[in-house]
Amino acid sequence: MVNTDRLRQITDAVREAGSLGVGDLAALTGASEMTIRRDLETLAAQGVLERFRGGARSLLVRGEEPPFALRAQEGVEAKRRIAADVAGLIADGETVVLDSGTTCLEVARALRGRRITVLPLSLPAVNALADGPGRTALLVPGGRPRPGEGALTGPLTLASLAALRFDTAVVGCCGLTAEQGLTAYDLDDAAVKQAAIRAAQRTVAVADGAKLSRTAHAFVAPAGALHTLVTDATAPRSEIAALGAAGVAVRTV
Amino acid sequence: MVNTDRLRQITDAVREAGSLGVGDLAALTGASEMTIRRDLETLAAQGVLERFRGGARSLLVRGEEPPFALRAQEGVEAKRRIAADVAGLIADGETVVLDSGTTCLEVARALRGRRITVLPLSLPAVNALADGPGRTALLVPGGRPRPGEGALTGPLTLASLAALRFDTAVVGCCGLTAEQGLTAYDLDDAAVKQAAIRAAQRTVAVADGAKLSRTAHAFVAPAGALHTLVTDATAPRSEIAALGAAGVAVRTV
DNA sequence: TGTTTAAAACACAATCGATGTTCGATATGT
DNA sequence: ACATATCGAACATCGATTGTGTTTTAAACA
Repeated sequence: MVNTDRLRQITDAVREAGSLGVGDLAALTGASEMTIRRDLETLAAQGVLERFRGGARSLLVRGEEPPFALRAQEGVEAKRRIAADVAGLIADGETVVLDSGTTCLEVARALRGRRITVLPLSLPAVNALADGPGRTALLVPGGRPRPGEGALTGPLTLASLAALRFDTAVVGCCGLTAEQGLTAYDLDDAAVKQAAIRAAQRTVAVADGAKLSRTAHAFVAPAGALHTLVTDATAPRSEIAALGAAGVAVRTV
Repeated sequence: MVNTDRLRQITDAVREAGSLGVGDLAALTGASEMTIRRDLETLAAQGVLERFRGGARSLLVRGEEPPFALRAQEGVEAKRRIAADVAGLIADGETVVLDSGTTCLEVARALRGRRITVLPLSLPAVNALADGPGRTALLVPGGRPRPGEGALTGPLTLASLAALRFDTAVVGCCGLTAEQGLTAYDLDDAAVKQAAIRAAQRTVAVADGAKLSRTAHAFVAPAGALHTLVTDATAPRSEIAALGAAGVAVRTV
């Protein structure tokens, strides 16, 4: 794996300045220009930025989420703890639909080898569960993987969800407040989350604390639709209280 | 990757003897017992053999195909050549459904970055196409991945295929003769292949020479249903002639 | 055509993965 | 229940792969 810190540095710097030259980035990061070019190639493949002769310009709009590969590195500790707690909420023999996103990917890793049936809604989660020991029954939904993200969306995904029922849906989110409910950045993604919640008897939301004071563009479900929320200690107390009042069982790990 | 030669050696030895002890296998391969145990764990996860205290017994029945991980290593050269030829048969802008199997996996690699739409019917092929440059439109079918193989089968897969139409189907096979047609080892797999052929206007079969004198258990389609066959120089001439007479355009690479 | 930038080829270094050894835990047989 | 054998975990080591830098060659822009 390439140096993630440097990729993040480049992403931030280019977003900040709008566009930057290869030489500037080399000076900023201390790496050689060749390495910068390879990094730009990587980031361009993720849709983070666009290359032009001499440098690159950012494609990230203010308010949009950073790319998957970078998000996956942030707050790994908290995500692992959240994932472990969620795994404890799942009983053997259950059928589970598992949302896309970095936190849910950690949940997938925590569920490896468990004697359950899982339908993961993203390719990284599928891969995390695919080559494990044979006790886990794995189902793959159809869909179009979003570049970089691997999140499966579209009519095929919705059709797969419409054909199935689950005991538990584990959904991630981009924003969650008691007032605005659960929200996502991507419209297609939001539709998939809705279908997942609809197909399951119980909905467990996962969200690190930063998500709880944020609202994204696409509405998914009111807070009352969630049975349980697993979050971490950085979550604002007022929001936890409000969600509790809305009927959500909040677990702080 | 672990030493594939040793895995093959173990697989063959255990199949030959029915069951063998860890010490015997260590002596045979020259590896330590710990390594043998790790190998047995790997092979057991692939369904090749069953472990018991002190050794392992084979689960491979005569006539069944060896596990995916081992097949993928055999005749790589020929498969690459076949795959390259198939890639040449696909025009830009086409929609393609790509079967499971090791040869089709090579086709997936040969198609990376091409400006086409692909629906791969196995997880390894999905992964081979997933992180490539963004020009390839990737669709994932639903289904249950077969352990070790990653081939997607079952109702979700058939439903995905029923909802789509393609210009070209690239199908692998376990056996192919002019008389018996295209055959597969697995019934579910055969059903998927049938659906793929039905969903496509043109069917391109890929098969190394060894397949052309073999017949597997599950019938998929008569030879006449194939428009093109890409095989290698080891294919028996008589069979090539018979397939040609059945209306198949045979390409030998 | 001259200059700058990108890409390819090669060399080096750091990291990761596979293998082996040791040791404690567990199962088997008498 | 005890003795013995086997298994799995932890650690160390070796080798291979991958990332990085440098140099050279090709391509793009003025």
